[in-house]
Amino acid sequence: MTDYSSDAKIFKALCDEKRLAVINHLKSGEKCACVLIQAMNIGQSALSYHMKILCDSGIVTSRQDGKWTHYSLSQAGSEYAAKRLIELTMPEPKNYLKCSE
Amino acid sequence: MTDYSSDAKIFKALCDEKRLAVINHLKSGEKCACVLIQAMNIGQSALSYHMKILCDSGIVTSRQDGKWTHYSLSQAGSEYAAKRLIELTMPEPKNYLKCSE
DNA sequence: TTTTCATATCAAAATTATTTGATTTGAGGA
DNA sequence: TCCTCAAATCAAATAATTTTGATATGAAAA
Repeated sequence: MTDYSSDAKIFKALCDEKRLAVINHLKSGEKCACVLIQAMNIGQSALSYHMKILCDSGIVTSRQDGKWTHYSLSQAGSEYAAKRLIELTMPEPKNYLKCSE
Repeated sequence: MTDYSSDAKIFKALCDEKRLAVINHLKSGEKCACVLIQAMNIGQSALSYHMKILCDSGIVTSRQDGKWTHYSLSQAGSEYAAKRLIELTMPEPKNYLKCSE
């Protein structure tokens, strides 16, 4: 029926502890991949893998600066994620035309 | 450092398309497991597995009625999920004591 | 242009999640 | 009590995700 793949992708970004730790690092501002690798004590390739998932979800954006990649939180992306979470879980209004009784 | 396991658990509930479809069914009100099995065209055991994940996240609650289990959306659970999403992704206020300049 | 460095990509291995079918549990009815 | 039924649990099979190490890409420096 309904296709939830793009919603699932958003929450997939948030369902992994390492990715939540990355997001936490980005709260204080843009960070280079090399900084995250050290701060998180993670392999270069593994970080790249997680950053791709975060970027694909829209919650994180990347900026290229020469050889460096800088990542930062996307305000718009997180707001959209929160909006979808609410929409997906909000109960439908019942009996909004309950006239009798 | 920080433990994100309980936050990850919340978003894990939302990162699977089948679980999002279950949530969508619950928007119109409480549903029995047997109804969900038919509506979703899923095995009994698989549904039980997904419902456990949804209940553990706090987004769904279950109510026992004789042999039947009824599931419904937890308003409090979804609100908590949305609150955590916002808290986790909200940038830290920068320079809140920027006196000079 | 050759070298160096940061990151992305790839393929294989390791880990984790999901499905499936069988069995168990526990509540109610006969 | 015995039987039936709904749902949970278990174990095995399958599928998806994540990690690891090697290699490729592409930008800047020498």
